[in-house]
Amino acid sequence: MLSERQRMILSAIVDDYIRSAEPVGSRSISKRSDVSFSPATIRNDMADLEELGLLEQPHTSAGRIPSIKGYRYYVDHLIRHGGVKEQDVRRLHSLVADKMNHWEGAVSHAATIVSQLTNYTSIVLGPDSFHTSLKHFQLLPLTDTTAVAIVVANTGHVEHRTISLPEGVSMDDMRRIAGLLNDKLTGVPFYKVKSVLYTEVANELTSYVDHCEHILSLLEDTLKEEAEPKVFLSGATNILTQPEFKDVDKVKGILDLLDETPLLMQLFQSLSGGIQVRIGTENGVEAINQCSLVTATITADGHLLGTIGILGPTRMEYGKVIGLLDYLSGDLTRLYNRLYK
Amino acid sequence: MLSERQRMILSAIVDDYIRSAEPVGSRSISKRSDVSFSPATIRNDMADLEELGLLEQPHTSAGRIPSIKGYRYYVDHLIRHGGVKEQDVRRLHSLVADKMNHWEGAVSHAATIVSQLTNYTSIVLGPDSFHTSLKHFQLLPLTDTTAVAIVVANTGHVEHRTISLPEGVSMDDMRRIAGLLNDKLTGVPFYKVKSVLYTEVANELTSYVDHCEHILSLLEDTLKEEAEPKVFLSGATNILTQPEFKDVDKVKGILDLLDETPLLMQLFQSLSGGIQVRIGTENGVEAINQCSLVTATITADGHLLGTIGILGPTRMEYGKVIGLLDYLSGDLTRLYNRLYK
DNA sequence: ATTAGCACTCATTGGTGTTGAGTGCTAACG
DNA sequence: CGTTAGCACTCAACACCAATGAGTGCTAAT
Repeated sequence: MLSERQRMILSAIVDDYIRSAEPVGSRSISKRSDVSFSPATIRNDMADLEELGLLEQPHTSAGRIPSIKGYRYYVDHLIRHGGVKEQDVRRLHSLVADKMNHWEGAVSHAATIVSQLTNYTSIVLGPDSFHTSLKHFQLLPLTDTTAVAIVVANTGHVEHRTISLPEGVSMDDMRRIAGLLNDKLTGVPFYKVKSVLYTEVANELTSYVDHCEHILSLLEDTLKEEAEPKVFLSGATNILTQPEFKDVDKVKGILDLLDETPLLMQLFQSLSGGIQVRIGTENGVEAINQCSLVTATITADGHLLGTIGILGPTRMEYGKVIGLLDYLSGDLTRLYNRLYK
Repeated sequence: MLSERQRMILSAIVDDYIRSAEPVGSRSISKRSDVSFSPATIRNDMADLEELGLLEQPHTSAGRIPSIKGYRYYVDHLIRHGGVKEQDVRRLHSLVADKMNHWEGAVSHAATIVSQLTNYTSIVLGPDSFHTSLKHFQLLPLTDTTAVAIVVANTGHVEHRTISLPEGVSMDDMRRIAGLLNDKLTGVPFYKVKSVLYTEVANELTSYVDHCEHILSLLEDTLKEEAEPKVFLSGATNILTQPEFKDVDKVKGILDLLDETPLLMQLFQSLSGGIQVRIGTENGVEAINQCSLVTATITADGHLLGTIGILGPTRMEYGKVIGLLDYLSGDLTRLYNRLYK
């Protein structure tokens, strides 16, 4: 229902504002080489676009800036899917292929690169407990009274914990415990582990080891840790270079959010697959009302391996970011699918 | 060589400035209940202290603030070792005792608490490669072509990596590789592992496995990772609440430093044991010329288990911070020594 | 339907005077 | 002689004001 010219004007305003961070006036648009209308004409359309809620005016005698709704229209209908730069592609690909054997290394390194390429903050979430199951369990004696419990997930992720043993647990006991756990728990998704532990495992365990409640609670602890997805952050301070965040108080809320893993996880929940863009208040989180979050998921063999997100100001280079994430998530998905087959 | 009164005045200025973040004038000191001199007298001493380089004046008509040298004198000679609050002690102790079986959990959690109690940033460094040796090595098959390599250090720290295997490596081969590595590498400090790997291990390995260069380089990679100490951060944004860091540009450098693990490690190098205080430029790092760093080391059984640091403005509550770190490092040291014996 | 012209708005900038906290110096005091 | 009252001086911070100019909305002409 927008005229061709209105769409063009909206697009121009968003592009200009993304570049300059300053309200865009009718004159500056009229001067663009691909525009052949006078400032007055443009002003009329701008007034219409404002009435439709796509633009806003900081004050009467300033230019226009896009509203949340304006960005949304831009992302949904106007965006030019800017191709990713050749050199960036090469850098990302070689990196990812290089570190394939170390999921966390690959992913955290990729996050670093992406945040450098975009100058925004990148956030990566590891696999969650609904899609991860236990692959192997092991107890390794460390000293006379301590041992390391090691848990391997089907994603190749490993979690460990040093536990101090109660008196009178022999090497043999440990081997038996580990054997029992492997029997009962292999293939069990992590979110079910706790219940299985206390029903099927508990009974058998009591029959040949003393102090088994203590051991059970230690095991539960160790396994619980694994169930929580890991979060990697990179470029958290990039937000400080954005002119609209010159004010320390605005930035504080954002950086605090980034420090709080649980809040971040909540933010990433309810994401469907593919590339998602959430603009400003669409995030539903007070602290980042002035930020946009673009996310992509990585799946292999039906498992959700992780989620990559990029957080920047609403005035974000959507085309570039979406292009990059699209490429990166595709690349990772391809590589890991090949690995798992 | 400072008179009693001068010491008292210096102490009062530092205390006041730490509380208020504003230059301290002669009048406000004179009004303190424990002071019975006129502003004029105090001004004379202040001029002397400035000549000695212990105080500075932001501009002619402002009060005085402590110089680096002034803080140094304060920390070395004037500080009242403020006892740690009862409730803080209890909180820290229960936490540490609770999480003992998980070094990283305990330490990162302790860092969080300390940063909350002090409102500064806490930085924790894990054990370094000079004091850590290999305890156990294991290869765990994951799929047909992948396996998880697990490295356990004598500190109980575990590192892992998913590796993709070359064609034609059987389960049996893997068991033999793991056995060989355990034979040759157990007890070897990490900084020596690489050389042992290429001298003693390489020869034997070639005799019964093909493609061994590939496997060797994967192993080296995995072991290298373990050799690098882990860094935990908490409360990085606390610096933003300090009035002297209202300016985004000043803060950027500091937060960037905190994002760079290698730089942080460098900062922590050349620390002797016990509690150390480094004030402003004493750190020798441009970005934190306006910050102070208080550090404490944790050793168990001769090994350096880790270092805890607190980073705040030079205008830091030295008494409180030193007290807390003293208590915490002592507590951790005691607990882990008991664990290792 | 488009555009030129014009009056109007208002954030930003720079200059100016005032205020007040704090100093250094001198002279008086016990 | 150490201490203190008194006083002139300095200078950041603040408020006030006028000038500037980018940008608008509206109207009338094209």
